[in-house]
Amino acid sequence: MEKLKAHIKDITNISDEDFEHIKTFFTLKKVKRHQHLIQEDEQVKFEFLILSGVFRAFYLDASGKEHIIQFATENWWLSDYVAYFKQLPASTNVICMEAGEVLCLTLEGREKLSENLHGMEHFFRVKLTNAYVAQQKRIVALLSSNPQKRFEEFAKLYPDLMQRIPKKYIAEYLGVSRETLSRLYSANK
Amino acid sequence: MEKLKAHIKDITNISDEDFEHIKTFFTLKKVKRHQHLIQEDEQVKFEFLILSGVFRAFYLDASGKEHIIQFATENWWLSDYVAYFKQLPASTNVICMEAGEVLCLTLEGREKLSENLHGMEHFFRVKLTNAYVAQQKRIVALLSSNPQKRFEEFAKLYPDLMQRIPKKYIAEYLGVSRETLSRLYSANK
DNA sequence: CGCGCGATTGAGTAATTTCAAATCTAGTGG
DNA sequence: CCACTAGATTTGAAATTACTCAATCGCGCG
Repeated sequence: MEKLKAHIKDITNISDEDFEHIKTFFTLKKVKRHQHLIQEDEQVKFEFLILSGVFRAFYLDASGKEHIIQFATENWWLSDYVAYFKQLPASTNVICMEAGEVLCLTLEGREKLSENLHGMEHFFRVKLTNAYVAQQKRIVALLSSNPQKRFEEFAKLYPDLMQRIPKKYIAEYLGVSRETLSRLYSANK
Repeated sequence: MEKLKAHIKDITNISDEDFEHIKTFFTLKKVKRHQHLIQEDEQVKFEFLILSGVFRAFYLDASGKEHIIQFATENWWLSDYVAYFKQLPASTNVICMEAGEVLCLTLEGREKLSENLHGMEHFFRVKLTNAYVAQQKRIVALLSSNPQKRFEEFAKLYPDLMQRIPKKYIAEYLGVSRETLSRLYSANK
């Protein structure tokens, strides 16, 4: 739980006493490779703070093709946020690609924390602000860049993920076929 | 200012007294057609709550092509949020397409309001949550749908904008050329 | 150790873009 | 209020780009 404390303190000041309260809302979960954190069509009970491991959230389109919504490693938050926030059945899957541990938080817990502690409401707002900005950059990249450039940007932004994640998933994240990505990749060297 | 009050009360309870305080942070601005709210490379002093009119925020890529980041009409919030939140020079332009009025809020004002009034921090968090979810849906659409489907989705989601906005801008929002959009449009009828 | 998943490569195809030109529309100024 | 003009839309044809399908190779997981 020390990681959680540091993670929160990074953004907002909380007392040790408050943290004792905060941490009761989180539960620890160990996750193995290939294990689902979220299954399509099922209820989304939690969002997850990744302590270790690598995960992917993806959407299956009408033709059964995967599209990566987000990756997540240490200190990233992850869920099917559309379903989580709106309390709808999941339209995505979240799967573990590298075993690790996560902290689980229910929407009810999140809202209670926000209501009871102004600092936590602030924390979640700041986190959302950052996530919003990151998403906007991704939209701009999808609209304006060719696959080549999107790939280069990704490699620069997430050198770590480049190493740890099969390239076919990166292709799905960037919105190109793996063959095209492969060709870009070899042309690039 | 009554619109603002209703807009906030939609999400969080505030007293009349609080609102008297809140409204001092907002300034009214009338905007004419073709007028810039935000200019590329300049400082982004405000975010805007649209009271009336239609606006577009767009990004110019390396080849000078426009890509629409978002549209905004009544009751939408709008800014160059990447620049606004991070206090960087604007990388986008925001232009009025239909004359109207907006309320302006500085980042400092936003943060002060959030700090002083837990209810306002809550308000901004909820707004961001909704915006985040909407953006995620757009990313999924960009990744998984062909232009035809993206166009249909847009038409269903924003029938109002379909009427009020030149189609070339809708093309730029969807990430297709206007010619392609035009062909989809005529094939569709 | 072997099997399966991931990566690569090739060839043909489908889709969208680009360029160009004609037509239509709506905003502007007189 | 009308006429004019710049902007918006449509259409055609060629060119580009990425996709699909298929086959092979290689490596790491179980």
